[in-house]
Amino acid sequence: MPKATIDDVAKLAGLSIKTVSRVVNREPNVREQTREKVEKAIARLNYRPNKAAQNLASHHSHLIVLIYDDPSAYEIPSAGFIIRMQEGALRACRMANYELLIHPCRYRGKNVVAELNAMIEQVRPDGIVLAAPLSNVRRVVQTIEATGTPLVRVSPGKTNGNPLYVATNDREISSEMTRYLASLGHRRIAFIKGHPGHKAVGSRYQGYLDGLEQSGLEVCDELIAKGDNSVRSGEAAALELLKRRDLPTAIFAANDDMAAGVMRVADRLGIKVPDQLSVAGCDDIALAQQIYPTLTTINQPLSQMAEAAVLMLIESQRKKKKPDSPTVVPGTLKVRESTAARED
Amino acid sequence: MPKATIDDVAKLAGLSIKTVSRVVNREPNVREQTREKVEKAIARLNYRPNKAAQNLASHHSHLIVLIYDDPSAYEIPSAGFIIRMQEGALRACRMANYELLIHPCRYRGKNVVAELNAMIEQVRPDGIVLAAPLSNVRRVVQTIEATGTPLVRVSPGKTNGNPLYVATNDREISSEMTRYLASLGHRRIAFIKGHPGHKAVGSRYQGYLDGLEQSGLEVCDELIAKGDNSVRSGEAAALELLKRRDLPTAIFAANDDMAAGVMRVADRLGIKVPDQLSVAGCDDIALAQQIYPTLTTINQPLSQMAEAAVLMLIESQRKKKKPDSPTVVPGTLKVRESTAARED
DNA sequence: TCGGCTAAGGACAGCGCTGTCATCAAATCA
DNA sequence: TGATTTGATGACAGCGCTGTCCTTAGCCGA
Repeated sequence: MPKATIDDVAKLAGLSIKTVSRVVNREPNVREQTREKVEKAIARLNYRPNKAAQNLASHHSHLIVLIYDDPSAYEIPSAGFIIRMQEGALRACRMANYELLIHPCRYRGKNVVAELNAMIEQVRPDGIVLAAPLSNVRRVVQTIEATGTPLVRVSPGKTNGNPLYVATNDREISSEMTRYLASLGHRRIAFIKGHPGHKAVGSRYQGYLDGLEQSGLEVCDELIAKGDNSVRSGEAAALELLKRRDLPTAIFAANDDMAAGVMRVADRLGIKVPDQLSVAGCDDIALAQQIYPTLTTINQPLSQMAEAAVLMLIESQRKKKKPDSPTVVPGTLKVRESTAARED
Repeated sequence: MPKATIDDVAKLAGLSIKTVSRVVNREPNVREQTREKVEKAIARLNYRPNKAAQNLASHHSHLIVLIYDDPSAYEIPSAGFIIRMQEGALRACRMANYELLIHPCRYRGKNVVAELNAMIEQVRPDGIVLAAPLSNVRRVVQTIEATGTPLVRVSPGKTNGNPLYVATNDREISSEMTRYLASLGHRRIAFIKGHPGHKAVGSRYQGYLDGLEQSGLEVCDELIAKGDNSVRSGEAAALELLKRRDLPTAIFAANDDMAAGVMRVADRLGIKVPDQLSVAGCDDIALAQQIYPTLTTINQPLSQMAEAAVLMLIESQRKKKKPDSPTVVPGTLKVRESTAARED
């Protein structure tokens, strides 16, 4: 069964190949009756347009590339992160009949630029989604921009200007979490800051400050500890916070790993969570639902962000213009077992 | 800067486009001197072949599709599994200058067949890697085979005949684990069986039996418990095993999740791991290194299996024949903290 | 009545490569 | 020596579509 081509369809329908092409591509100026004739022929021959030919003639690929930091370079803690991004991107691609190509890359390597250039010029994708932390690497962003391929960055730190990005409301939602803790009666709410290099976790600290203010609480330096996003650093920070004379009744960590560290230390010190100490994190990694007690946290809408990014790319291509306005996908509070009203 | 085409290169090198094509595709019968001329021209123009044109003219796509069961349909426990497969597949693709397309799909849906057909006929990939459990779904396998696309199944249950597959040595390595436990002095080694539907975990049970025999130990029915691969079922099985009059001194679970369940129960019952009880799992999921004590387990070479699968596809295409011989990638013992010599 | 307009459809070039076959010089053979 | 093979290269068709431009018929208003 040799594959049917557009010529076969045209012959069977008694029309020109161009008209078949019009129907296939949903172009205007085809009579309903004609369209039906073509569709019947397509169905009878089980015709599928050849993508390579479409690509060559139309100068686009119906391919979106998702570029992200190669997790195999590290100890795969980011697996969940990537899978969720892929999910969202795939959802959008499927709807628009695009396919998704994945391209992990290590940005520390000297030849990222060459590698990305080669990939882009060979694949000629219709759009690129660049995930954090790569979305903050100027060298990478510039390389991609230079190829002229439409680009959307997901969750970059500096969200100013071009190229376009999709972000989440880290600061606002963190303030909401802080207010939520305050609403449970907590007055001494501690915060563990994340890695200073990470922009997102910086916004979370801002949100914490906002939340305190909005709740009428004062910022207290001795309730603010430093971490570097690792479980270890969460443990260290917790030890420090929990030996204060005046103990905090709630600890809000800038990410879930550090929050997990806090829970571990609390367990070791015999401090009951959430009875004696409420703990909240941020990111909603898989672990948040696996540890005991399950962790109250902020859900990062990774999947929706990636979906939005792909949609922006596809939409802008339809309209033949660059994507123009950034998108903010809000995160949501996930209240679980690790937080409770203050006991007195 | 309009992209350079093969014609530009040919003109600059003073040769025909066909010769340029030969150099680009590493075809034989080109003089060293000629090759250099072409390469110089390519470099000067920064020429990259247009994939769409190559695909159209050569009837292949330089694209491999990795099809797997959609994790977003469940609660993402399989994220690590998928990322590892992707890693391996990407490694092989990169080496051969192929790109990887990912295509999760839910095999329960009525329209899998239509969906896969559409994808395959549009993308026309040069090969497909089908991951478990989809690799066991006859309907899916047959659909793909009917398109004539080269197919390699990864880790299917029934490894008989066509289409080709890549598997691991579940049975042998499980017997090795059992012998390892015996070599630590354990005489009462319990086993927790996995979900009866899963073929792989069935082989592990066989391996356990082999291992006992090879170590000169007798199979004891009351040391064999049933599970269904979940943490919960591991807990249940552990409770059952640990209330026997004559306690086992080691428990080997058919997967890591169940082993984690065992550790949890042991902790609750005040049984020290590994001092009083050795625990071993299988799969080497991320959790295995995260829990305390870290879990002795069997590393599933997922990444290497996927890599092997892609290599088989690419290799067979080079030779213009179907891939022919199945591959077995051996798993390896990961001895960590949860196992120790028997105390008396 | 006629020129001009629009909607529907067709003719055809060409996207940028690869496959096939032809060509031709040099090497090899009888 | 001429015949034959071999290696290196080129000419050219054509992969299966889409973009551009052209044709035609029907319709409008003046």
